[in-house]
Order: sequence, then structure tokens, then C-alpha cells
Amino acid sequence: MRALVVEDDPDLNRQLGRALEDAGYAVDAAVDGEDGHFMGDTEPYDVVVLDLGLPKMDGVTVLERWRQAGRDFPVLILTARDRWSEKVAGFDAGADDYLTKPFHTEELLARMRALTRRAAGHTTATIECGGLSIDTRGARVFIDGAPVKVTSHEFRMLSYLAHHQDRVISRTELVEHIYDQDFDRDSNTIEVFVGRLRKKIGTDRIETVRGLGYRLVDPVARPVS
Amino acid sequence: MRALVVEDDPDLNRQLGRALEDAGYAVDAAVDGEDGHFMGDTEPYDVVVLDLGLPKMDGVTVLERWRQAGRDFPVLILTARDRWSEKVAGFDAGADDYLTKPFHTEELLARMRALTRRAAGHTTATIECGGLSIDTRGARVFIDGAPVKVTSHEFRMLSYLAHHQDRVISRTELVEHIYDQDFDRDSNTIEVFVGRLRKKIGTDRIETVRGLGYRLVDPVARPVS
DNA sequence: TATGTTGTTCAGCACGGGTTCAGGGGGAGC
DNA sequence: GCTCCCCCTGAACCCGTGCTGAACAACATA
Repeated sequence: MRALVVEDDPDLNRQLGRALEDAGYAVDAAVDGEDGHFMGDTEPYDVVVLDLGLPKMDGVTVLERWRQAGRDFPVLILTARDRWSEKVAGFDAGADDYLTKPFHTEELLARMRALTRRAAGHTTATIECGGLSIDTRGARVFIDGAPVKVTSHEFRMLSYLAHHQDRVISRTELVEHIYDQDFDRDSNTIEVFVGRLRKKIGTDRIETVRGLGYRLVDPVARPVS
Repeated sequence: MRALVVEDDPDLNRQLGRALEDAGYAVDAAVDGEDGHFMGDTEPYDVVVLDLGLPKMDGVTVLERWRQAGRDFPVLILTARDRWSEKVAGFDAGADDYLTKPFHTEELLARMRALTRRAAGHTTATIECGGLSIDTRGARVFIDGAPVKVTSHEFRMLSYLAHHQDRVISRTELVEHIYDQDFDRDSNTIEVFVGRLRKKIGTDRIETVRGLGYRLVDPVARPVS
């Protein structure tokens, strides 16, 4: 279940991303209208959260272009409480639901569940990859059903890799999603964590792509490039 | 057994939520008619407590729309003492029972039991987890049938953990559900309670997840993913 | 008022786990 | 082949987190 969050406030963007990830979504994020539009235009998302007040390209415009191009994923728009006309314009442009800021995360999740329910069953809180399953709510990892003991940082990292499996994740991207503040660039902590994870879940599950980063894969059914 | 509480007074909402949780329900809450209607429309509740005087959308309207959409969960409406006509309108709209404010929590619970009894067999007021059973109505705890003496705060905490077993519950989440007001962040009261509980129900039932929180598990049959 | 029960605070301790470092391996490019 | 650079690995360090026993405070009970 892939979700796209287009929101220019970095704090809110981050908060939304984390909440959705914890709920089992694989989340991509954009902070302006142009990037958001491009990502929605090129990747097959299952649901999109779209702020209407965006730099570079207005949210309504983004939505209009998607719909004109035939993108029919469900879109939930976010509006400021006093922007009534925006909301109407958003619906006219093809939004499926709306929420006014500020809002409770639970409500957003409930609405997203409603949007995605018919589309693809139900969102699970566990991510599967090969025999590897990651219980995002219980913070546990199983490999072929057997529990694997991982530390909290290891779990965060594995969870992020799993949310974006088959994609190459750069070291800096991992760092940004594991730590709140950026930290020492010249540290090999990430490599150490990768090493420890490999020792626990199997060497061939985390591929290293030289010069770019790491990729979580299903070791048995190696997909095409 | 899932319950929805739609009540705009935050204090009463919180109080109801807690009472229902202690009675063994999994509770969702909404504070206005729109949200309440949406949640009832999208989630499969077993019983709903609906205040009639609500912002954004009137309670009667909410109920009418649910019934028109085919939602047939039992609904108990709350009315102010002097709003006779509202009550009638509520019944016309499809309410199953009513209660005038103010009311005693016990009476509400009794009526809800009556509502849910026929609908789904019996309301389970005890939560099971391994050999551990928690009588939410009598505030008692048994381990393999033998009673265990716990204090009220210990019970609240264990009850909350049990409602969300196999999930990691953070310290702050525990605090928010045990205490009315937020209190000293830098206090180790939670740890002390965990320690005392462990001493009473067994060390291996409450796992600690370093950096994240605690998790109530069944120690013998470690569940699959 | 005496007494027991329950909630909270405190200090000390143990250990898990994150970080760092040094050294070795092995692609990729020439 | 050689060299460079990136990556891996083992071990050690050390700080923070969480656990524990006990004392203290708040409260109810008799």
C-alpha cells in the first residue's frame, strides 16, 4: 500500500509520513507542488494526501492535472480552516475527501482506511518481504515465523527499508529517517547496523549498491531489474 | 466489541471512553457530528453512544444518515433533561435506547450491555492473554484462575496494556491513559508500576522494548506474525 | 489518633545498545 | 596486474535507559 504525502510544512510532512508508515503504508513525500505532481504522475500510489496551499504549483492545479492525465488514485486534501472556497475547488478538481487543519492523526488514518478499503482490501500493520515479516505496531520481526530480536534502531532501519523494498535507499536517507537531527556525516554507524541486521535476518536480504546505498530484496524470487 | 462515542463535551467524552474501555470495549471517540458520522459510516462498530446536541452536524441527522445507509448497529442517544422533542426525534430516526444527562456511568453500561447482548451474544468483560485474565468490570485480575491483588493504578495500566496486547505502548501513551492531567515527564512512576506488576503476574508477561515502551504478551505461545 | 494501604520520589546499580575506531577485504577503473 | 576507494567486521568504549529497594507522602480506615 503506497501513499504519497504532498505538504510544504516540513514538520507536518514528517509527522504525517511517520504516522502513515507506522500504519503500514510505504510513504513517499514531496514538499512542493511540482515535485508532488511529478511523483503522482509517475508512481502508482494507492492513496495521496495533498495539501492545497503549496509552493511552485497550487494543490488544486496538481490535482486537476492528475485527473486530466487519468490518474484515479483516491486523493485526500488538506485545507486551512478558513479556506472554504479552496475546499470546494478541490472537490471540483476531483478530490475524494478532505480534512481541515488542524486535525487528529487518528482521523486522518480512519479516512485513509475508508478511501483505500475498497481499493485493496485492508491495510495491514505487518510488511512482508520474502519470509521476512515486520510487525510495525508491535515492533517485532519474524523470519519464516520465528521471532528475531532486533534493537529499536535496527528496527527503525529495517522498517524503513521494508517500506521501500526493491528501492535503493541512500545512507543519508536512512539517517534522516532514523535520527531526528542530522548527525555526523563521517560516521559508519549505518554500516554497522546493516552488518548486524544481516547477521540476524540473513546476508542476502539486504543488498548493497556500491556508491548509492542499500536495498531490501526477497532473496528467493529475485525480481527482474 | 468496538464502541463509538460521539460527544462534544471533551470531559464527558473522555470519561465515557475510559468507562467503556474498562468495561472491555475498544473505544473510538468523535467530538462533532461530521467526524462521528464518518467514523460510524466507515468502521464496523458494535454499539454507538451518540449525543444529540453536536456541532457541525446534529445528532439526529447523523443517525438518520446512518440508518439510510444501512448501518444497523445499536445506538444509544444522550439528551439533555429538558429536550423532550429531541428524544422523540431520535427514536424516530432509529435509536435503540436513550439516557438523559446527567446519568450514572453504571446505568449507561447496563443499557449498553442490554443493547449488545442480543446483537452479538455476550459482551466479554474479561480480556484474556495467556493464562492471564482481566475482569474489566470487577477490576480483578486472575492468573490461571487464581486471583491476583492489584491496586487501582496497577489495574488501569494492565488493562490498557491488555486492550492493546502485542502492541508496543510508549510510556507517554500509558501516562496519558492513566492520569487525567499530564504530569512530570521525568518521573519513573511507570517503571515502578511495571516492576510491581511483573512481580505479581510474572516477569515474562510484560516485555520492555528499549527506547519504545512496553508490550503485553502471551509468554507461552509466542504468536506468529 | 493510630494503622494500613497506595501512590510517588529518590539514589544507586547493571546492562543493553549506540557509537567509534582500526584494520582488512574486495569491487571498479586504469 | 595495481591502486584507490568504498564497504565490511570485530572489538571496545561509554552513555543512557530501565530496574530495584526503600523511604516518603497522601489518603483512607478503624
